[in-house]
Amino acid sequence: MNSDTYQLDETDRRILLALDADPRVPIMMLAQQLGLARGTVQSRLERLANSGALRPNTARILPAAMGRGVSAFVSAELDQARLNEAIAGLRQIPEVLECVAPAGDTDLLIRVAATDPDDLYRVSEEIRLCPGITRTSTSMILRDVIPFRTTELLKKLSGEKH
Amino acid sequence: MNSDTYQLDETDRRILLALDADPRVPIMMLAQQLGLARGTVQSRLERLANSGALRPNTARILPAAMGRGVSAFVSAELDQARLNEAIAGLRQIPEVLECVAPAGDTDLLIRVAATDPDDLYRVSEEIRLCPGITRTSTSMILRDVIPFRTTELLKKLSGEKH
DNA sequence: GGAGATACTGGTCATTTTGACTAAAATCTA
DNA sequence: TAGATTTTAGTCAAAATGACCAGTATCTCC
Repeated sequence: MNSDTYQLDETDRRILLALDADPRVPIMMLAQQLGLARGTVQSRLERLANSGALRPNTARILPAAMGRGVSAFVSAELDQARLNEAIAGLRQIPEVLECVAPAGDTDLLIRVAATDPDDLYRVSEEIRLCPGITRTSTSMILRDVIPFRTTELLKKLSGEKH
Repeated sequence: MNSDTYQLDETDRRILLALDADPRVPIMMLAQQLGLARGTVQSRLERLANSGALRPNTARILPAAMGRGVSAFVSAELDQARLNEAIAGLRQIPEVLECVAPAGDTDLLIRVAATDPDDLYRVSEEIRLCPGITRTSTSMILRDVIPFRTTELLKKLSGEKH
């Protein structure tokens, strides 16, 4: 784990949780709602923004809202010596939303979004053509059962000893 | 695809992209930066917030910032008749960040976060114990190669015919 | 146990932003 | 082309912002 990652503390978490309910509350409201001084919340927010603990804002956009209602996982095997080339290639494909390296026989697991199955085919072809990628296997996502969230985890942390 | 999803238009996308560079710009700055009237940006933002096109704010938090530096995919097979029970169970596990139903032999693919490998084991046990889940297989994520993003897709759309 | 660093409070200030409204112009669409 | 929807550009009073400050509380490490 990246232990140099900024660790949220209880106050950060409370702010974030409150912000979730209403992302545009003025800092003053937020402060009195949380029982903190305005300056505190203000500096916390500033710190949070620079902490690297948050993804960019656009990561909140649901692909479906961009007409990309079809998503899939593409697992790729690759010539390990060319890993960096492959990553660089993937990075340039806009439809590649995310990519992780799991333990096991799949070298890379790639999350993609497409307009329709045809488009999905095109995208997976594009992935297959990335340098170093030897084979891929695509598995369409039929249903988004639990959309990405951290709320529950955040709440759990707030319940623990601080 | 959920075709009742609100579809972002070019203006929405430009706003979102600009907001990415600086999430707290005042609306006025944003407006003049984009060459739009303030009222336009204001109403767009309001609409966006209610459109359901965005995940909650807390979805931006990186698990590592919550001390959950270890993530994994857990694939689960289940008694299909008890799908809803299983989902309800999963929903209650804070460490379950996301869950999708892919085509193929895996019934559910679950994204989890944990503090360390031991904790990961505990979480996967908890998943295994969900009603309806018959077997699971956990694969740890070794590296976050491309963290979730939509920026590139957003930019691509803006380059197309509007 | 204490010194120093760091964070929080509660206060002020001038400047900007906000939200809520207009009416008119521009754009879209059936 | 007529009607509906958006956008513009403007006003207003009320409120929020960012930048201060000194005093206090809390942490941390020797």
